[in-house]
Amino acid sequence: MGSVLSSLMQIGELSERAGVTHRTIHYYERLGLVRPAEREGSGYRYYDESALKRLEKIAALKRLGLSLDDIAAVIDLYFADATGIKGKEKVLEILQAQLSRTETQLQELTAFKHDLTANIARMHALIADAKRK
Amino acid sequence: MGSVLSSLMQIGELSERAGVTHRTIHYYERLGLVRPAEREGSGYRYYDESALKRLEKIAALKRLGLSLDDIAAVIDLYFADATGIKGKEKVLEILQAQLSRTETQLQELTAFKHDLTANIARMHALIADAKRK
DNA sequence: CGACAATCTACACCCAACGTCAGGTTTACG
DNA sequence: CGTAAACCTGACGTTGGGTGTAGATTGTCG
Repeated sequence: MGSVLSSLMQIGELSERAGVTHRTIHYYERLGLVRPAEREGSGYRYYDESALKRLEKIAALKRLGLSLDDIAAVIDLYFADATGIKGKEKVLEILQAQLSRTETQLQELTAFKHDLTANIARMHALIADAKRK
Repeated sequence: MGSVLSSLMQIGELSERAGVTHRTIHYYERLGLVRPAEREGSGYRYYDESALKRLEKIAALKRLGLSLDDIAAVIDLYFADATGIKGKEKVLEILQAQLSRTETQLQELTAFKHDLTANIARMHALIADAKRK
């Protein structure tokens, strides 16, 4: 319609490109994680490219084990002008807590990777052994 | 009572030492993640030290983002005689799939850590700036 | 032996993160 | 202008990972 909307996409396209369902997007909107760039009159949601970026970032943070609530607390750091963020000390606290969790997780994950490779080698040996009997 | 049980602990002690509730232990037992060393007559569960080790391992694997089902599939690698594990190919598949997920996760986690440190630095600068106004 | 703590089973309930379904509106197309 | 596709909201269902509670049983201690 209007030229403003011409560069925007509807929820169907967004959900497909982001690899989530439209219900998930609705759900994220209720949690304050994403919102449409435009939404007048009809009620249809129209999104710009930044919404896609947000959804991708959310997926990445989820893979790291953050809850949606945790994500809500930090996502604006990636997309808003940080100079305008209120409660900077609070945000700083959250970030630092997250950093220390992340470092622990990195160590555990590295150790786990070693375990896995060792176990894989062991399994290979056992299988070869069993077949050679 | 019997000398066999003298070195064992009940669910209360186990749960306290493992930092989980007895309800969680019951739940894990239903999923096949832990089981008591002894359980005759009375119905009381008696555990040895290896049960504690298992619970700690479970917690560690959970922190890495494995589901309880995933954990059930691999935990015996840590505590059972691997030569006796049936379906070795299947276990191998699980391990390799997990390894590739783990490697991805390691990369994402490293990137996330960089993001966090960058954002922390930015927050520090902004706060200092705001206070110096 | 009585009292009280620890444990048992079974069922119900909780939260997060969605998915499903139903009924109603809006938009695009021939 | 009719119809189909896309969208809307609201209510309810589901899965994973547990927690709460009741009522009964077992163990311990003076």
